[in-house]
Amino acid sequence: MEASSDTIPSHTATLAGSQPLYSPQTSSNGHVLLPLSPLSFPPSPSSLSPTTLESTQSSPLSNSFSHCSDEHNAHCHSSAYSSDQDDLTCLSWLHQRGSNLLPLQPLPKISLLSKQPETPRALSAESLSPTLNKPPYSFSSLIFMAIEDSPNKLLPVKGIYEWIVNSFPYYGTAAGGWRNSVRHNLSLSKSFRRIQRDKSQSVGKGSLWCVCPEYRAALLEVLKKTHHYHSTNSNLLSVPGLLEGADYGTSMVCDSVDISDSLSHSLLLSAPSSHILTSDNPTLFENSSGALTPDHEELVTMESVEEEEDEEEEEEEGGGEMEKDPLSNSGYIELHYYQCHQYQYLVLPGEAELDLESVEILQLDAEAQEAAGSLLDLAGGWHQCL
DNA sequence: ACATCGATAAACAATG
DNA sequence: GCATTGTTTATCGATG
Repeated sequence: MEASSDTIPSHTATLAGSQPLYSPQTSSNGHVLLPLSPLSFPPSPSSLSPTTLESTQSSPLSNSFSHCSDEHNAHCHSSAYSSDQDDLTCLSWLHQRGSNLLPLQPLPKISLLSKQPETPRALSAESLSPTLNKPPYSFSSLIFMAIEDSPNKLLPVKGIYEWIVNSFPYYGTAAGGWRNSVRHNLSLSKSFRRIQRDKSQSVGKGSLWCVCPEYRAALLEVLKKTHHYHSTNSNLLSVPGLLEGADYGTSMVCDSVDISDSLSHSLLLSAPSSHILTSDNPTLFENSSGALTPDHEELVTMESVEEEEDEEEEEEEGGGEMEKDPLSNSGYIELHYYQCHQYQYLVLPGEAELDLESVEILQLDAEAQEAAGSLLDLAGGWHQCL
């Protein structure tokens, strides 16, 4: 089905920001590149509304670097920064989580979808969200999220407290013992490092804390598992067949979701932390025919992506320990997201034919995914939308 | 039964 | 002196 020139709903245009809503482009190998709305970097609670989303720009690390003086501090910071810029294993899905980080534990922040009360999914999430339940996350995960959600990837203890309280109202009313637990965790866990503040500039007491790069992947994995576990156990997502969807690596599967008449396939939804672009291959697009920027939307070849995938396949074959993708050659459509600058792109297979409605749904659901931080939520939304 | 992990409490020192 | 921060030890329950 061809993309029509239908009028674009205003709310969708708002979500898409200044980026053209629908400007699918085809890469040299036939992949469809679908620009999504700009992501907010650095993330902050104030950047969660659609209006501020447009004006939010990526900013270079500024003053925080001046706070660290020793060698490993610099390593900590640079790693965090670079990975955030080009690493889809970053927690960008947390940054715009809005009130739907977890169906069990809403956040008081405004989500993109919460602006659209007509969205069934948003209503479902709201109605199923007790406010003061204890979050299922361990203190390590909470600290990790707090630090990752900070603009410069480092926070003082007080900042961690505040993030937790702001994000999880439970802790606003809970007894103070949890603060002790946070400090205990910071001290005990190897995942976090204490950084001396620059005494000449520091305001406030204590040190700053950052995530050790070498433990970041593990923390992220734990976080995903926790998130996934509780997402799949929520009523919201109890779509028949959905919970049986395989979850391998960073991808999740929902079955039997048609996105257009010409696409009767099921969908394989690839997480934002897709294997296409990871911290291991940050130079992915540097090898392409040109840098992809939101301004001129120049296309990049996807050869490097294929090479990467080929390498992975070889690794899997060679290693023999990695699980083979059970859905390869199964007719599933794999959707990859990648991020360039402040934009997130959705890469569709070249054979994917989308009508405008499907594109809108994809864009909205990608936004929802970012806002909700849940791929299964996205899948459930598709079920409801179609 | 055992080890591990996470949560919690408490004591204590260092710091602003 | 006080509150906050950081470290350490101990205990308990859940889990594999």
